[in-house]
Amino acid sequence: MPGIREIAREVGVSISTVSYALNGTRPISDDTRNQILATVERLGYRPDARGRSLGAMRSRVVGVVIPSLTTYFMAPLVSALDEALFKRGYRLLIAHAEREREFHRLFDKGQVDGVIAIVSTALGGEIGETLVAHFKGQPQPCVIVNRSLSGVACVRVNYLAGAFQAVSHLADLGHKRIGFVGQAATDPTQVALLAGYKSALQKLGLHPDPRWIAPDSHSAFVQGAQLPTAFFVAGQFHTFPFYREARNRHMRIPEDIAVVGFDDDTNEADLSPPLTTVAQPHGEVGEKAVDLLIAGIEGGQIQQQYWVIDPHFVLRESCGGAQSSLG
Amino acid sequence: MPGIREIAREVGVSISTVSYALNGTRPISDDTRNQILATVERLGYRPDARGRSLGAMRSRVVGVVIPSLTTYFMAPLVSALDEALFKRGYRLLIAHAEREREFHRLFDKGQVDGVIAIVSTALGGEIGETLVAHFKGQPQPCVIVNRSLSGVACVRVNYLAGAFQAVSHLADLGHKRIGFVGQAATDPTQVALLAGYKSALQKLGLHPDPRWIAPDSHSAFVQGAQLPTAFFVAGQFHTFPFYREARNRHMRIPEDIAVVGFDDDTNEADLSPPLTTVAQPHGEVGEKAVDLLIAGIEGGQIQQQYWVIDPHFVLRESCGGAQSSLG
DNA sequence: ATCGCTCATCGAAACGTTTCGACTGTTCTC
DNA sequence: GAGAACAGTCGAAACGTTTCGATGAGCGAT
Repeated sequence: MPGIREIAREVGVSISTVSYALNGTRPISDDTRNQILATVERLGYRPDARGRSLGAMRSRVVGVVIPSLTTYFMAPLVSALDEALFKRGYRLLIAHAEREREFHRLFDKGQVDGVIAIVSTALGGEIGETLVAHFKGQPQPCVIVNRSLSGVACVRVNYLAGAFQAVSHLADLGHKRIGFVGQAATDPTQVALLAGYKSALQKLGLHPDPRWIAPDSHSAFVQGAQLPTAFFVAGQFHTFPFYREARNRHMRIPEDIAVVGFDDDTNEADLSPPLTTVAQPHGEVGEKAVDLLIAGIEGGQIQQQYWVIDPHFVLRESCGGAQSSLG
Repeated sequence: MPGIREIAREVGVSISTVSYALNGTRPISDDTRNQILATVERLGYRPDARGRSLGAMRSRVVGVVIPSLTTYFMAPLVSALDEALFKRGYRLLIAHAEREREFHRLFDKGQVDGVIAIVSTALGGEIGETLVAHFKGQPQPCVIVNRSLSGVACVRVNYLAGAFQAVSHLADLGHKRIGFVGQAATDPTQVALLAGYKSALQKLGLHPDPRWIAPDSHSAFVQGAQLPTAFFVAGQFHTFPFYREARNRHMRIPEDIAVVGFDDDTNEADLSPPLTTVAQPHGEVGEKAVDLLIAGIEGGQIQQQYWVIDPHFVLRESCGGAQSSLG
């Protein structure tokens, strides 16, 4: 395994020149650079991560704390973070938030340059508090996703605005009876979505019948009230069952009933008809979190900002109105 | 942030003594060690991962390649690996197998001491081949889980034996008509389970009616044949629907129909009655994979072993017979 | 010709640890 | 009581990079 020394010797320059050429840290003549690059290629040199970390006093690794690997929206969000980090030359290290010792490991000096913590709604409050305590005591920059904590930079999704937009869209299409499907009792995200739903209806002067708010697709249709003509299906796993339920009851989408979904992580575009939906802005969240963190890492300043990202409203065919106005 | 030098100066010993005391690498007098430990505690010293990696020429980090974060059995398996690695003083770094560049990053010199790749049945063959190519060309020890590849150490689960045991258990209880529920068409795991099912029936001299083999719970009950009296529900997400389907048809478990499930990752013990099941041996797989890998790392030898772990047969109440023989 | 400037490069000192070889005493063995 | 074995410690040299300050060459302006 060749080191930077072998490259330098082979080309006939000093090791610092090789380092500068490889990192672009100082100007190097085209000729020398090309020779170095060619030799690197020829000998298959790869810089050693250990030496590099120690020399530069940074590892270019960012730790991402997630509550568990299977929480439903982790995969796309972590991928977005990964993408954003990669673009900036950083690697990503995942740690479970489940066990406290993972924190300590992650925060071990020199292990990572910074930490992004994704707080899922599945997390209990105490873990949140543990997080805060750890975050505040550590020297590394930290960014927290999906939960606001005083003193820590934070990025979260404006679920309320997403629900508001969904309901407003349905109202714009002329719907007066708009239902909500989602488990608002347990899940903070659903709580926010329900708040947005209510707030939109209130602003529109529509008084919602409480029976229009259903915890699942089945009870959405058997509620003992006049059925809504449109639904905001906020539960992220409820759109497929909702379609099935509607089909079983011979109600056509969008002719008989309009639907806006939520999340868009679970192949909702493949539904028939394709689902108009409030999509998670994973890309923006990832970009913003990484921006904040890297500003903290490279600027040395732990910033204390608070960003709220609006979801995307993705217009497809499950509400009908848009198509007729387009076609 | 104090370094090892500060500790040494404070206690009045050399830095090598501090290092030996902290790592137990050489004998140190109790008195000196206690003083060092106390000072470490008092100053809040934490060894720097960068310096440590470079000094020892190993990072004590093991890379784990997984196909995606959401594949259903990744979480418990990765946790098992994490547990096994932690017991041996290693950290765990997760990399998506989705993008090729993740491999390169993971294999960058000095990044990790070794790699464990979990090949899910969800992975296509070509990624498997990419894996092989990468694994063989790299200096780090590698272990692959759930797929056999020549030239690479491998640990996998004996699904066939698990299905065999499940079916044999049902036959032991007197069942002659035993059905299979699972999507054997697409998933290699299901293929192995179906093979075990067939092999067990053959050995028992029971000729299975092809209509007893159903892709889902619904069709298991509407097959135009004499219904089985027992089912091996091999699809890991099919046990809950199967219970519901049975309830809808007023068939009692285990009185009218005996059930053995598969996987045990999805709260199957909470079913009523609790499900007798063929459980994934995540703990053993993790331990064995880590054993092999660390032997490779610390012995310097890349071994080429092949281990097959039998699943656990967990006897609960969904087959009835066991209880009566026990009680 | 000399001064100051920039560009390209070099040598050496970090960075924080581990670890090797050597050096003390002390204790055991015959 | 001489020699060997051993526990406990030290000093210094790694490990592979980055980066700082210095150096020298080329060059236009004076």
